[in-house]
Amino acid sequence: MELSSRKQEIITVASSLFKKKGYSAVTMRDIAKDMGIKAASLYNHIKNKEEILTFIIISLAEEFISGMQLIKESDINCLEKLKKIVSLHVAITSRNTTGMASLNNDWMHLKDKLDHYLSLRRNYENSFREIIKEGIRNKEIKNTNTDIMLFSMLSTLRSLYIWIPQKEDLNPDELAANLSEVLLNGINS
Amino acid sequence: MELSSRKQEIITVASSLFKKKGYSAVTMRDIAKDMGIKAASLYNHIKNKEEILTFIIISLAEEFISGMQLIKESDINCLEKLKKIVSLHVAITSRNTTGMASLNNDWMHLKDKLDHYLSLRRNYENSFREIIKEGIRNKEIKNTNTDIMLFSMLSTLRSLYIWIPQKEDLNPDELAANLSEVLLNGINS
DNA sequence: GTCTATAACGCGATAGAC
DNA sequence: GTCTATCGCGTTATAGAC
Repeated sequence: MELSSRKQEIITVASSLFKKKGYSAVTMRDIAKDMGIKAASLYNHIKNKEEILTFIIISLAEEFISGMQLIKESDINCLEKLKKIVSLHVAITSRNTTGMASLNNDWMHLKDKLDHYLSLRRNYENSFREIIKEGIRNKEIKNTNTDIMLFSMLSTLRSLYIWIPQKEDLNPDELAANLSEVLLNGINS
Repeated sequence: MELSSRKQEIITVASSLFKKKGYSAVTMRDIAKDMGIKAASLYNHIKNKEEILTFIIISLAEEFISGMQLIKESDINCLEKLKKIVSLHVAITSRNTTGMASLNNDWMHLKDKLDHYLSLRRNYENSFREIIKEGIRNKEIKNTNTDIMLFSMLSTLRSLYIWIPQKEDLNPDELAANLSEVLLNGINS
């Protein structure tokens, strides 16, 4: 999607504030102040506050969906697919930690696009689960509780936005590799 | 802390709404409506909205601190201590999934007690990290990245409030055992 | 302990000048 | 494209009747 630079700036500034205080606690005046303009001026670039949130969340959700599609189609075993999913989360989150905070915490404030978002999320989780199940059938993955494995991996990956900004010394590839090791093989020596 | 039953009801109703929409999006009228009274009547039982949030968060944070204290003092090896931490999270979260949502998502709206909360959280994370480090020294735990192990476990445990309500068939002990297995030993067969 | 009424303020959004 | 001014409404919280 094409965005005027001013609109992109609104998205960026708003994302940062949404991460700090949550969507509901951030006012149009807050966003404007951080941009050095008045709140009324924002409306020359966006329709309303909801549009900002919708853009942040839906564009990220679509990045995940298309990333997952490539992984599903790729000709590698299931453990490798799971590693690719880890890398996907690290890559997207590294590029946009603030947006990921809204994706995780503010999605319930979507209105028009709430159903669309929920459908994308369900789609993503189902693809993730199918990869784990296939790994179990192939004996690549332990035959224990699928949902707990999914939950554990997904929880960790969804929380990356909290941790990545604090560890800017670690490069994304190294982080993804270390994280895959812990998630797939555990910590027990 | 002693609570009148009416005050306890406010805490319970508010927790549930905070989980659904986040602290900032919930109004005193919302809380009152769910209790079948008017917003003004709430102020006979509580000082203000912030007091509700503070109570929810600080009492949970203190439960974690005292649970961790018992684990630190216990005479078991580090892997067993980590399993006890998993059980601690499952137990507290099972009893109060709604409060855990606020602990995770609404803490930044604390005012008077924000510093106290942050200090409790730092304290808890440091104890957790020390157990992992001791496990590494004892060769119970792989000598890889401590912070990633801590991050991975803590992210999963902090997300329990999202998953537990959906899986009411699973009993807490079974969930804790399965979760420990996945977190400590991974999913790789 | 709950109610009605209201104070005091902040919110999202719009109109219209420049 | 930004501004000032403002509308209409929702917010927390208080005062005082019952």
